Amino acid sequence: MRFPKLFERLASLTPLPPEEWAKAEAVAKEQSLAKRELFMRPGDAADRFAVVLQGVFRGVRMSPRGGESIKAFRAEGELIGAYAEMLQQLPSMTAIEALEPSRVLVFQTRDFQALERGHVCWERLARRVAEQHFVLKERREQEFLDLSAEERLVKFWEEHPHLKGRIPQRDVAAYLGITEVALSRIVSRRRKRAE
Amino acid sequence: MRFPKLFERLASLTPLPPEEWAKAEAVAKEQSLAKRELFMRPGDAADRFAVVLQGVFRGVRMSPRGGESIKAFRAEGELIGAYAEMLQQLPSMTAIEALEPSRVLVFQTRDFQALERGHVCWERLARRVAEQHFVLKERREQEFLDLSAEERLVKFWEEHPHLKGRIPQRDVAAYLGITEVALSRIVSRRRKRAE
DNA sequence: CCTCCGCCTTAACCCGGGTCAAGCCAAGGT
DNA sequence: ACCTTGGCTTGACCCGGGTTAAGGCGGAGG
Repeated sequence: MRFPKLFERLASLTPLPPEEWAKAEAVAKEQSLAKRELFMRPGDAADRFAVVLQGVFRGVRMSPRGGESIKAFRAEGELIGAYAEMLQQLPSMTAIEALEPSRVLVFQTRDFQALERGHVCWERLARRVAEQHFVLKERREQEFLDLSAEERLVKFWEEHPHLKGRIPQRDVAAYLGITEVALSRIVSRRRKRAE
Repeated sequence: MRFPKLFERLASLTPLPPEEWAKAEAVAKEQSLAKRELFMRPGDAADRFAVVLQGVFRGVRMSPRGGESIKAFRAEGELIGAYAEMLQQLPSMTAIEALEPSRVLVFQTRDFQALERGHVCWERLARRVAEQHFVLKERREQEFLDLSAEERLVKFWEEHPHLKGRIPQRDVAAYLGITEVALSRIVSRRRKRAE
């Protein structure tokens, strides 16, 4: 078993026989990415995904109007991939970029589907993953609906302390749905208020 | 088979043996709700969900600060329930209210889990449902990130033409994340611009 | 018929965030 | 040591949406 920690993590979501995990490891490939290198770019087929072994990524949605907004940051142990596009069988509209030198474990969707046919545990795992993603998105939706930008900022750092110092401020702004200028003002406002 | 249309709809997501569907119908109960009646209220256990047979519902999240925001509208053929809370085994933080006299088909989560143990098709169906919900939430997230309130309004009516005339304007506003005053202004602005 | 109520609109005022532009600072490259 | 470069800050100005408050209007009930 090459990735025991990852196995632990997944097995905590749903029972996962070690021999099934061995099959998964057999089809997965490690990939290293330099800082700023893209794991996926807009227009790519959404036919693979990966687990972050080391590093941090940002998922950037390119809007038709040229605006960039950040869908999520992903660090060690988390999944990267154009999940929504994969489910809809659309080409990726998302760029996934390494913010640090990173290593990931890549799976082809096709290979994963083969695993699913072999054992129900993969079906269950996929379900858990979908459910978790849903819960996260719903939480974020709610934050947009009833929190101010400043409150969203506070919550962001409460929920992602491990990202401190690893992501540029402008990306935090794009994640919160404001500009870096506005974020800078909020931060200085808070500095002042705290004397 | 009491609900052939519903069966069709679900079977289009994943193969669903009619005999399994029969078991589901056996545990489901019909319920009628008057206008303004609540299918679920905040604090209730999130241990049941339903399919709308007739009518429209709104899912309202009560924020601690007394604000109400609308998570979704649900009409015929769609699911209602505190899905996120169910997944997290939390009590509902959502009120689900009938906006018209309505009929729904209610399932106890417990009963559905029993079905899952009996046949994998339910596991698959649950996965598809989770995935669909995820895709919808992600779409909405993206709208908050790079659309103005006016653009969100236009998109809302494009995507929900069947709700025209069935939901009060103030609820549309709460769904878009603005006040009814702001919505009224946007509408009149658009009226003027169109001469 | 009139009144009340629910729902929507309009107006005045304020404030947060967008936009544009200038400037600061630290890290790297030459 | 110098000049880029990237990332952050600050200021001035504008605009959209929040807030509050005052009507308008149509439907239900007395």
